[in-house]
Amino acid sequence: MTISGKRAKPPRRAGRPSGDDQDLRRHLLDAALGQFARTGIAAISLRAIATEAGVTPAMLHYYFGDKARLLHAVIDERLLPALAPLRAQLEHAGSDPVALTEAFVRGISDVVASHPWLPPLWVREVLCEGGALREVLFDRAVPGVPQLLAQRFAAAQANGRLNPALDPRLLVVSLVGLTLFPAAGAPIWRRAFDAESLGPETMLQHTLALLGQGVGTTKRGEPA
Amino acid sequence: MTISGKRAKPPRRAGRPSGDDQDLRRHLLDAALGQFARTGIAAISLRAIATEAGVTPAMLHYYFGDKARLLHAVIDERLLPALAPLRAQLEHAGSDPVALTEAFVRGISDVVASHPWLPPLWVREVLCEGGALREVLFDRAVPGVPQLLAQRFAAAQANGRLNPALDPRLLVVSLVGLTLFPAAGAPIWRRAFDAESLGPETMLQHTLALLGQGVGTTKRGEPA
DNA sequence: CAAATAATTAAACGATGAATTAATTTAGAT
DNA sequence: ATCTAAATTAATTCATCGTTTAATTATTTG
Repeated sequence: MTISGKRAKPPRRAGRPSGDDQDLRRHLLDAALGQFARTGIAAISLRAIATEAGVTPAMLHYYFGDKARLLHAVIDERLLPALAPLRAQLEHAGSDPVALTEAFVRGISDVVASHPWLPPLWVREVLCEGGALREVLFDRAVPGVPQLLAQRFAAAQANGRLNPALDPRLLVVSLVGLTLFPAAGAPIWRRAFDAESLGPETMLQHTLALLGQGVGTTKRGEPA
Repeated sequence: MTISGKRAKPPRRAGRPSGDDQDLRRHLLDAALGQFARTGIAAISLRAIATEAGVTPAMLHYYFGDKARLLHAVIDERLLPALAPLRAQLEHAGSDPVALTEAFVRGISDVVASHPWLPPLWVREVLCEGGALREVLFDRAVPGVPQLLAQRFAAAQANGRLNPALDPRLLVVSLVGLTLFPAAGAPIWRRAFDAESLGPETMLQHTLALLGQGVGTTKRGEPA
């Protein structure tokens, strides 16, 4: 009598729900974004996204059509809006290299703080070969930004305001490696070092100190 | 008459081959390693590995059993041997922080130069959530190494030989972000900066310069 | 209050993947 | 030469995935 009973309290029957939310589409977008970041765009199944959102896979088809268009919606309505402020902030930052690096570090820190899904998504879908967002990132999210930064660093180097032993282009790479990468790896090194307490402020201070003076004690020409 | 013909020159018929190589197992391991690094352990199909190696998927079953044991063989016979030298080198490096960071940077550079598959594999299978090699790396490949480095940095800091504004644990993270990460991202920034010419030597010099003095021009207490 | 429409589930289809089995061909031993 | 064991392919099985369709229920509208 588990199936025949009509009023056996089924978990959910078919049919239009009673006066529900209009923001289910947003809920689906969030579920998809979370799973894309945690499991990977290609690896995650529409079934899993639907299950996390508490609906059937057919709902994703109803709202978005297919997986490619679901991804497109996530890009347009979640990824690009999240990165737009960073881009604007970097574009009108000063030309002094120290101020510029600081603006970058703080900008990444801010974006990551308000969008925790960004670092893992960036690692899997931009850094990894064959990721689904590499072109999107450089063509639509932050087009020209790496080149802009490298040019400013090169100009500062020509003016004698940047460590002459650095490569202006590689400095952009180093900045990403000191900000986005530690954010993405946080679960790993938090566990490895038993360091749940290491918060964003400590990270910020550490990164700025490393960029500012390097590893050693400041004793070049220092008196005592 | 395409199927009935017995001597129709099929691309490859069944049966034991004529006096072939004994190192086919090694060839399969290499094919699997390459595909694991390029496409991902979970994402790559045994069909694709077999096709790249020029055999049928059943050969992988014959030599390794299943996908899990194929991965195990790749770990034991490729990954662990590749990382063993780095581990040894770091364990008996000096305690001076500058020398230690330099040993780390050069060690990673060496390993990456001789094993180009390592950076992408590390990103996808260690850095990414749910990667298949995270436990393996920290439990078997380099157990205790991050903690060892952090302790040495902390000791050096207590002795006044390390920039006091740094966090010894985060410095380990920063080192990885300045070495393995740029290596993994090389295809990206090579294209972004049109910089095919940027070789390992330039990267090494840049990284050591950044770690040694930071971004700014060295003008603390500098006379002229 | 009835008809149309919107939202949702259930079920099914075709494709693909991992794993296994059976058949086939050759190499080496006797 | 013959027999046995090794190496290899072809074919099969079961699970899962993306997608689509049909059925079902609620809401809106005339």
